[in-house]
Parts: sequence; structure tokens; C-alpha cells
Amino acid sequence: MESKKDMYYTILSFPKGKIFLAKTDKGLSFANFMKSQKRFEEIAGYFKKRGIPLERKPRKFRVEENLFNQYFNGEKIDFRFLPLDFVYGTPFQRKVWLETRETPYGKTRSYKSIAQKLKQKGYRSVGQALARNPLLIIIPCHRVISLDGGLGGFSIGLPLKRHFLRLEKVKIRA
DNA sequence: TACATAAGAATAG
DNA sequence: CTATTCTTATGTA
Repeated sequence: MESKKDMYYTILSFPKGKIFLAKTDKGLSFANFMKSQKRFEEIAGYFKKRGIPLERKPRKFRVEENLFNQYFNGEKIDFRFLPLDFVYGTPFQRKVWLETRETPYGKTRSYKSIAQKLKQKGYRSVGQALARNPLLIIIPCHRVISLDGGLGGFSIGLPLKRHFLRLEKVKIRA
């Protein structure tokens, strides 16, 4: 089934920044936060290097755009029905991502609990895998925090992690 | 409580 | 192979 693997994309804007969304015919592949144009060029460069054609097709994202708008509006949105199509990721990383994906809106889990679900004690490697999450918000890695209630880390900056959690009305340790 | 350090697992370079 | 990483657990003061 190695037909052509076209990648479509669009860019959504929100008060906190822009989001780059990309998908194939099989499902969503990327949802990256972009602080600047430079970031977009990095992403585009990544596709180019791998020989994946990137086409701007906002029309293909009607559903996703709606969901994101509602999400940022504070509505309780469940992204779990959306099909995904990872373009990278080791088997372990994918397991972590899929497990994280099951964390419901407004709930949090610890790195440890995910590790245990995968029968493994390398808690840090879970965090490391989450750091490479290609699907911001859709795979809610912001709902994974430290066991002691601390925020843990966030690839694109803790302020955004806090923002998402507050949006979902999660209580966070000051 | 706060800090140092070990244990633990996976990955990028 | 080594250094790094979005963690916990434990010891010590």
C-alpha cells in the first residue's frame, strides 16, 4: 500500500499563537505550535528532507478547525475519535502517545502511571517520549504532570501547559 | 522543607 | 558509545 503519501496542511490562528496542522489521507500527523514563521520553515524543511510533498489544503481541515476553535473556547472536546497517522516515532514512543491519548479532558496523570501501564519503570523515558509528541492537544501531553503535583516539563514552554490546564479547569499547584 | 544523588529506560548524535 | 531527557525515590540536614 505504498501509494503516494501526500501530506496536507493548514495553519490555524489563536490568541496564544498559531498551530500547524498536517494530515494524510489516513489521519492526522502533526499539530505543532508555532511561535514564528521560522518555526514553520523548520517544519517545512523536515518534510522536504524526507521527500514528503506538502500541500496547503485548508479545506481538508474543516472538522479539526472546528474542534480546535471550540477547544480554545473552553468547551469540553474529545479528540479521541480522530484517526492518526504517525510519520515518525519509535514503537515505544507510539505506545506512550497512544496511552496518553486516553487521558480524558480535565483529568491529569503522572509520568509514572503511564510508565506502569506500559510495565516499565523508566519514568523519565516516558517524559522523553512525550517531549516528541507530534500532536499537541490531540495527544494531551499537557495532562501529564509530576507525581507530586508539579507541572513537569513541556516542550514548547510551561506557560502554555499551564494555560491548557487552566482552560480545562484543572487545579494546579501554585 | 529543600537539596543532592541514585536508579531507571530510551533515544539522538 | 555517551550524553541527555517533560521522573521518582531515598537520604540527609
